[in-house]
Amino acid sequence: MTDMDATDQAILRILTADATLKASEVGRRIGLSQPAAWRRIDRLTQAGIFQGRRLDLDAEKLGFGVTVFLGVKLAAKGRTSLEDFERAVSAIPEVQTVEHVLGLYDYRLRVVARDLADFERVLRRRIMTLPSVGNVESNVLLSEERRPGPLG
Amino acid sequence: MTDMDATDQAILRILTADATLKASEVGRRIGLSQPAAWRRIDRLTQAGIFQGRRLDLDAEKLGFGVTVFLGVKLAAKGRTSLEDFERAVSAIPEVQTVEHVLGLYDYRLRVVARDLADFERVLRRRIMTLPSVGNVESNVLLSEERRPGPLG
DNA sequence: GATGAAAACACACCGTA
DNA sequence: TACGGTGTGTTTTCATC
Repeated sequence: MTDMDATDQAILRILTADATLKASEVGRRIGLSQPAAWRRIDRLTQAGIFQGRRLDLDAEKLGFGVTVFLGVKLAAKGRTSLEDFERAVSAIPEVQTVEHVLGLYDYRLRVVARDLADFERVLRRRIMTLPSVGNVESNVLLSEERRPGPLG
Repeated sequence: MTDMDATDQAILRILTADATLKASEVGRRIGLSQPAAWRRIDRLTQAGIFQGRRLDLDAEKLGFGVTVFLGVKLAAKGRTSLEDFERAVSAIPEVQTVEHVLGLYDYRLRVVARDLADFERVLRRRIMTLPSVGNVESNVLLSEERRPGPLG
């Protein structure tokens, strides 16, 4: 199941960078024929390695120039608090990601806004009014780099 | 450029959830013929709305059961400090994302590890030894939900 | 909506290590 | 036995009319 050789890892590296590539192109890049590459991709697919292929949007092109990470500490933490918080935060369109975490904060949110003035509106009227919300910390995104991560 | 109607937004919602869907299937879901859907997708593509299609891997299936978010505050912050830090952090395979941010922290890192013991190794031998690293805060990921975000 | 062209898939079969 | 190459039928998808 997790017996991946260097070729499989190369395939994952290629597909995590660009999932639109076809088996023939993947094969060409690693020196494999189309059927051989297809067989390997199929095997990885069967193994459930792939979680999904998502389309990444260019937030700036859509008019959202500001991305902010929020660390949220809840004031009260019962089971209902978590559920209420999650339900309420899911209704805020500006929230792109909701991460339930362990540590100094209880939740990390990725929020986009048109500009800083718009972000202030979201923060004051949407975030600070969430149920059970306690301390909130903001980090404005300057730049971001994604890497394939370890593959085996 | 940003003149998107509700139909375009529906298309973006569908494709951000599953980028493998073809024009015909997208059209079927929103009550549009295949060519009509294709033309709209093509127009959105030309507008540069799409940043890329990436394959998401199942980290657990690869043997990485632990995901941790690190907030890093640098001890010294000259131009060279930032560059040295970024170069060094890029050499750590366990780091999936490097975000340069403004606020209480200077960088946010998404790090995966096989388990908590493995994470401790990464933290002590890789992260804490980075150049200019000051305070480091860890948040262990429990669960994560991604949402389409605002589309217009 | 129909349709032709292009391409990508997916299998069979064989060779090799 | 496992893996790759070649060849090929079939399906899907694109893209125009």
